[in-house]
Amino acid sequence: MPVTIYDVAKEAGVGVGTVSRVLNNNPRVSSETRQRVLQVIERLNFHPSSIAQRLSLRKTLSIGVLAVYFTRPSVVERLRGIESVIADSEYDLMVYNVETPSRRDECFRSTASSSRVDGLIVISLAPADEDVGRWASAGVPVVLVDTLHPTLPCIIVDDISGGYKATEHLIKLGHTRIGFIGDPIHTAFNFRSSRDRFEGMCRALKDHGLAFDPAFHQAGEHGRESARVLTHRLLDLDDSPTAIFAASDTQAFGVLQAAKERGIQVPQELSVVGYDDVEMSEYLNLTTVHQPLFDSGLRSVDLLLHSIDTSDPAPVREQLPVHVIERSTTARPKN
Amino acid sequence: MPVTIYDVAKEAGVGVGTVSRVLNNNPRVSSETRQRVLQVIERLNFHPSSIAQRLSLRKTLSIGVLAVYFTRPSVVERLRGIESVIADSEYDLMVYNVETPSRRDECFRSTASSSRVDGLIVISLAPADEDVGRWASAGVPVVLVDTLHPTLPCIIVDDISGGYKATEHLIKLGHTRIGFIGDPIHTAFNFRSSRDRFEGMCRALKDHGLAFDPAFHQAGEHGRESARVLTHRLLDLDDSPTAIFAASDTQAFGVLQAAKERGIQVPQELSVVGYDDVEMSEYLNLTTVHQPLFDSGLRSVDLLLHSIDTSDPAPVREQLPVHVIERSTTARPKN
DNA sequence: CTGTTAGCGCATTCAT
DNA sequence: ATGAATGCGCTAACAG
Repeated sequence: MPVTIYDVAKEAGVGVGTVSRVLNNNPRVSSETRQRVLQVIERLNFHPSSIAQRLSLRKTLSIGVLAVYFTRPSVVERLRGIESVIADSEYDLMVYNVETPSRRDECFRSTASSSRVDGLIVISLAPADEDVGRWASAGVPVVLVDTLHPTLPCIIVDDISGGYKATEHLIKLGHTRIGFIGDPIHTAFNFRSSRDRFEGMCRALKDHGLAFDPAFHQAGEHGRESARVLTHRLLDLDDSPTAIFAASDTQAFGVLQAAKERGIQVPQELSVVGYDDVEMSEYLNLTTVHQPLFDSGLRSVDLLLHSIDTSDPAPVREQLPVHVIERSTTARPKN
Repeated sequence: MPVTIYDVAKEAGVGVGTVSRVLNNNPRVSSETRQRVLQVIERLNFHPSSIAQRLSLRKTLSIGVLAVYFTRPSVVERLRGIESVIADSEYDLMVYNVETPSRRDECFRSTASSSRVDGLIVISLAPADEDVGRWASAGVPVVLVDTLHPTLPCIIVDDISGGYKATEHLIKLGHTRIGFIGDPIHTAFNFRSSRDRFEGMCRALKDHGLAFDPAFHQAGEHGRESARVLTHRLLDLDDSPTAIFAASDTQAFGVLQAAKERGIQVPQELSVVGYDDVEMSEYLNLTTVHQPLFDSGLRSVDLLLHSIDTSDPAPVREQLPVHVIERSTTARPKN
């Protein structure tokens, strides 16, 4: 049986209240008895029960993170940002990975049952009003990352702007036939980033008086392999694009792969730009749109902690900047 | 204020014991009252306090994972294996990322204070006897992944064998001058995998009557960039190696980069083999040593759960298989 | 300054 | 089958 605060109290000849006070650095203890209690604690190798503290404090002292596909490089980087600030706090980090809609719903629900987490960060998952209502009535502060809700604090990047910038980069190089490779319009999790990036692309095209050939829009399951296949489809077209904008770096890698398979030189014969600027992109010299992944995690915790401490809803909408990083996969089109 | 079991009891006109019983599917409740209680629970939108349950049960219902550099692709893959089985259990997953020795020690200690986790998985970190003793006296089951301790259950791969196989693959292709790029001999966390892989390499060399030129051993901070620099050093040698074995895929990528910078053809002029078989390796056609990362996480939880349920130490040492995957970065040397 | 006591919300005897 | 009482280990309010 673990040693409790009572054991310490008895051994030190004081009341449990006093022991609790020294535990919590309450100044209302004479330094004399404090020393004595501390000694006993040391000698008995006492550690307060975290669970008991939580029950008494009515706090779980842990914050949850709900992520989709937490092995995706971009998500990992966000997690790292989150972990880095939680590590310095009094909170524990509970991670929930979701890869199916049912698992998502289960997580949404379980985190709303009170006493599971003091706060929640949701990455890339769009909660329904119903979910938001549950969290609200359970009094669980939530901050969203890479997704939006009218009543919740959100950390986002302007994907439309990102898509716009990527496309504009291509246009300024002289490209007019630009293909797009992204996620399906309707995904199980209703991701909107790919759609928004495409939207940004369309706007850029329009602003520069360029038409968009619907055949240049290829969407399929997120992933390198799928992107590779889609790229071939694009390249099979009669008047195939001279540049391709991929909705993510991972997909851009698939584009690169397809080009290589066909012996198409990048960037001489085909320009490619990705999105995310994951670590591998630097290695592969991929021109891409950088978004502050790590910082997004960082900021989300800041907001959450603030929200927990002040119980202030703070329906902030923080938009982080994006910019294209020009590397070696984009160039002027031939001719 | 959250609704408690008392509220439900009063509302349903029963005792709290009965409510608790229906909550836990205890059969000793008439289906009649069970229905009534269930209705009230529904109506009041009652959710039992997880914290209170834990205190009463004397279980934290959460298991902790301690990982070094949890953003490294190999670690992420292990985490995914771990998460996949925990998600189906009653436990929550608490993640602790360590990037400094002091943080490691802090985590080792805090997880040993009872009532933080019901069990712990430690990845790639070698605990000292002192740490192990702390966990033992706190009654916290621990299983190690990718690291060893005499008294703890461990999931490992035979890195020596992996290094041996990688080298043998090269030797059989006809290489005799084989370079090695790995981590420093002494790292902050005393990693041994790189050392063991090198050890395996040496044995293979020896078994095949090949001598090893000490200048062919280059070690430096783990990472692509460092590996790139070290490779140049190797290639600057008078009688430079015709093949390089890197202690990890990440480092192998650095090797590839250096070769490219020098205009050296891989595999025609230089063969390269990595270790881990992370996702990117397939993309880059890297010949490498595959180790079951995901499974290692899976198995560790199995062992831990077993250990928790039976309080059986089970000092198992499970060794997972490795094998080289031959892709396109290795070939016969050109004379 | 310090001891005592009453919760925190649930599980679990022990009677009935 | 079910209600009442007790304990889990700690914090905080209240006396003194």
